[in-house]
Amino acid sequence: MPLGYHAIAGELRARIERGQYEPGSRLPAEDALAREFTVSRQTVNKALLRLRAEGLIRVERGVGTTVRELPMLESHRITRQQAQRREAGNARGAFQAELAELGYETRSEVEITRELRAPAHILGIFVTDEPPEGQGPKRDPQRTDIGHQAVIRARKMYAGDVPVQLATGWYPADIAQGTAIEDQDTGPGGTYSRLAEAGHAAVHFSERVTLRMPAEDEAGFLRLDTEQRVIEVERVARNTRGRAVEVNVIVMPAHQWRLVYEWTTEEG
Amino acid sequence: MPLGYHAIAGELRARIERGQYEPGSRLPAEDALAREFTVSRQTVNKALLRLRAEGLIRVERGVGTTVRELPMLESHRITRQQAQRREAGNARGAFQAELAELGYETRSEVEITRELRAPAHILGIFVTDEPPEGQGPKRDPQRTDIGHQAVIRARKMYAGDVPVQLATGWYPADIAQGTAIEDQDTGPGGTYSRLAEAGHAAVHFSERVTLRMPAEDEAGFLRLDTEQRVIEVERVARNTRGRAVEVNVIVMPAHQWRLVYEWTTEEG
DNA sequence: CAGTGGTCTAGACCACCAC
DNA sequence: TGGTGGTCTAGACCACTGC
Repeated sequence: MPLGYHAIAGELRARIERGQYEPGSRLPAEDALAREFTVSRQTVNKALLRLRAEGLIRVERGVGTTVRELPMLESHRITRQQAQRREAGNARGAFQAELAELGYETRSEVEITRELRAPAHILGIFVTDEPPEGQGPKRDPQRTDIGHQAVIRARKMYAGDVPVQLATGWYPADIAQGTAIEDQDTGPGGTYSRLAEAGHAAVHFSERVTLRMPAEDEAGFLRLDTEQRVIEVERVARNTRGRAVEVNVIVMPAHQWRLVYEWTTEEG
Repeated sequence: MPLGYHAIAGELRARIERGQYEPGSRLPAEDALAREFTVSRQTVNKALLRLRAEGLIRVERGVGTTVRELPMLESHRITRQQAQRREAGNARGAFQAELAELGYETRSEVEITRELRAPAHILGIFVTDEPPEGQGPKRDPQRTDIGHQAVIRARKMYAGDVPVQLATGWYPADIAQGTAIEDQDTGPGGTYSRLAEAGHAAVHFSERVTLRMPAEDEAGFLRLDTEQRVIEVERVARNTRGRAVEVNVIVMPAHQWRLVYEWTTEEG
């Protein structure tokens, strides 16, 4: 009685975890596996679909199937002010340290543009500019037409040669204009320090975490399989008057990352 | 030229979103769809696999394929003390309100046990009892063998008749014993208030968010497809001395939930 | 029992890659 | 050009549901 595709997926998963197929190495071709398990190629293919969705392997047409190299990464979502400043608006510090320990070098490319266009969804946050939840700070009385122009910081992050994350930050032009937010290097303390200097210190944050299918360009950059999902973190930072001063959309392969939130309550 | 399964999935997705196939209603049988699109049943099946993974449909063997009823839900992960107290250790307040608005009644069943057994992983948190991160509070000098016995609160949550979430909380027996934490109803303010009364107020929290395949029992209770994933939130609450006083593991269908974190920095 | 989905096969054609 | 995966088909058998 031959194995079903669930069982075959299980067996292959075990081999990978056992190190029988080493990270970065090639799996036997589907033909070969079909012969080994005495099933049709279609059945092997279906088993491999599972492993692809789990992010254990990566397939390239015409090349073959490769065992994933990078281990699971953690994204530390900082919820403390000091840390926030230090991290310069992206989880770089902790992230770099983590990967350095594993022998990977991190690198990121930033592209800055000034644009009118933005997804309606993003524009909506700036334009309505209502703080989420009843408990949040009040609406900014001097609300301006932030949606009309924004400084955009699009960041691509790599671990070694492997793309691991995309982050796109929108900043109202009337605030960010002329500050280092428009520069590649935002300077000490990063964008949040620059916002503070401009009189728009970010004090209220929200992050909305969603799982979804990647857009085409995202799938391309992150080298995602048709089976793989991304985690999207949409962060909105607001000043004391409740005005949105930053919207940051972070996209990463779902199988690659784990999010970690930490906080301490007032009397802590 | 017949459509491929990606295209067919897209077409069916469109029909569902357009309301052509209404929530709760039955999709045509695979045979029928195969005839409609002039493809083999296998191809239709593959298209449906995608929709299943996305959580748009639910299939039951021998019955048919049903369009999902519940809309996407939001889980508000509270990061404020007062809120924490009010919510009684689970995101019930906001969650119930949200569903009530949609006309769903929420319900939860709690089962309390006192056990020695726990996943090694959970035990590890109690036993080593080290605060995460360097910045966290110090290790508890009077560290006790919490792993040896724990009060366990296993909660199953429903929206109407649909199971939506599983949450399992572990509490060190030497703290929780004899308190209302061992009761179905934990009283005003919930478990966190009881912990505070016992001299173990939780002040430091961490939540680790992971995406994974469901265990068999989880898949059963949550009525999950073989294609569907769960989000696991592992929350650890610590007292001022850094001792873990609660570990709570929340499991929910990944396609059904969106997590929302919010916080305000010190000077906010 | 009839209808539904779960799964499998054997063979086939295609696109893509590396040589 | 040969090897790799992507995808499709036609037919088949099975397990499960509801009548």
